[in-house]
Amino acid sequence: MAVTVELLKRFPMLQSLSEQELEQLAQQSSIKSVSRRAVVINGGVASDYLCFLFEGRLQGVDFTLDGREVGLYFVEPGDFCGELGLYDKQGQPESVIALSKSQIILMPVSAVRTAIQGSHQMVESLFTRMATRVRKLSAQRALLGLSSTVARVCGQLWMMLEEQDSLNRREGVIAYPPTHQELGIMLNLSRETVTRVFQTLQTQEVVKRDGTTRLLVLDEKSLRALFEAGDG
Amino acid sequence: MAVTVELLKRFPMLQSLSEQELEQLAQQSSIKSVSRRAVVINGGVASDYLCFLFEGRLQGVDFTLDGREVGLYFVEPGDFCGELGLYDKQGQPESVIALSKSQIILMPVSAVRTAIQGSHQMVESLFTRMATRVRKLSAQRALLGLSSTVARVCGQLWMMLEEQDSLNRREGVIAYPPTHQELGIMLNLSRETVTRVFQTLQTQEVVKRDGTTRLLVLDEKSLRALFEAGDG
DNA sequence: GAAAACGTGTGACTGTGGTCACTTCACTTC
DNA sequence: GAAGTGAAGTGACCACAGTCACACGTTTTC
Repeated sequence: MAVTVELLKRFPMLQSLSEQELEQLAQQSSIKSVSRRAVVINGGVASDYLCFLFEGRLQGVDFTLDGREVGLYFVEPGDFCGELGLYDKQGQPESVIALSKSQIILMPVSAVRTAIQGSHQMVESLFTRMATRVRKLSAQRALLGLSSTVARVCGQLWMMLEEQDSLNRREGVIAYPPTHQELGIMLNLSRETVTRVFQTLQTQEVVKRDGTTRLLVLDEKSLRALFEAGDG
Repeated sequence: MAVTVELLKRFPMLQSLSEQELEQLAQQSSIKSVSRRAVVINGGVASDYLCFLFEGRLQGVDFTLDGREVGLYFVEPGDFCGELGLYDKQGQPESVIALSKSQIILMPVSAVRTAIQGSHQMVESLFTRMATRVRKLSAQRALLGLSSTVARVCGQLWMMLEEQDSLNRREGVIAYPPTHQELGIMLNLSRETVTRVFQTLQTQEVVKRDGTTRLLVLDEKSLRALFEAGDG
């Protein structure tokens, strides 16, 4: 199936490109439909394509040595992924899989590189994006350095809260929170320990579950305090 | 003191710039002499300058909640730092301090941004640099996810070995290894635990100390095996 | 509407790594 | 060479988080 210029215009990252440049990109790109749980980008392997999503939902995941997977971030329609190996042929450490049936655009890195040459806007966007990623990874590393288990969990919850869209952020809602198991893997804790921490937080009325899909942060201040108490 | 074009030519990152562009950069930059332990870049604070080093040695450090510092990377002459906040005004999470009396060039981000517009080479270099950083942070995160303490230590040693210059790499030498204390902070272990792991590794003749400044990896294979055994 | 699958809650037990309180060693600096 | 300093080594103790085992509740699937 052919990629149209109109379709590419939907992506904020490509907004600064001229009609002509978009046409170039469109011609070299292709659309692909992937089913649920399909691997879109293979972790650790160099890929020749950037992957733009216009329908469905993707997730960046890493695998532990014993084969379990850790959710790292989501890719929503209008966003893209796979930019890490844009200039060095090394790919990215984590894999990206489809959470539901999705429509993606595969855009050759060579074409993207050409486009970047014409648009300094794109350089800025990409650079800022990478910088954000470095900061996030850095924060995550700092989190794992905390010795207290409650601090680690609270820190993670805090980070997730900050990443919510503005409405959820204001109301203290974490949408689609990870399971205790997943949190455990991210924070280097056992599933049971996470459950126990949550029990504490719930009896202290710091957080509250709202069905499977939402986690309410009732007391943002305490959450932050517990996180910043850190050691001990 | 004035910055000359000749001086800027020493830096690989600026190699692709024309005489004229270098002249522009030189005019807007300034030289600064910093003494040992001086803070060159303040962590978490936006900085208006990139910092190019041409004499001395710098180190990126992070601080734990209880005030101890963690060494993250070194900056050697010809290299630079502080590029994370080039486009977003957010600075970088870690601080950079001088390990010895050093001479640095402060280059305003605005000037660097202008230079980048003229040189696509620089875009590539910077992007690759950031990508490497993301990969390194990712690997570090994966390491902290290991439950076995020996695996964590071996993983860290392995990463440090891979970062050595080619001569040391070949001979299995880790130059200027961090202290047990520092390793402990990086790996979320106590100083004593690191010592005990090292005792094990030394009796198994996997590693060997060579004075204070060198650590010899005698059995690279075992080191890697212990690392990859991971859990358990 | 079973049956299956998955996530959560909880108790009992255990082992590992943190803490503390030393000593020993290596390297500076008088 | 004595004194001082910072890192490394070591044993005893014990709390905390991991493991195991099982119950419970919800959601999916046929």
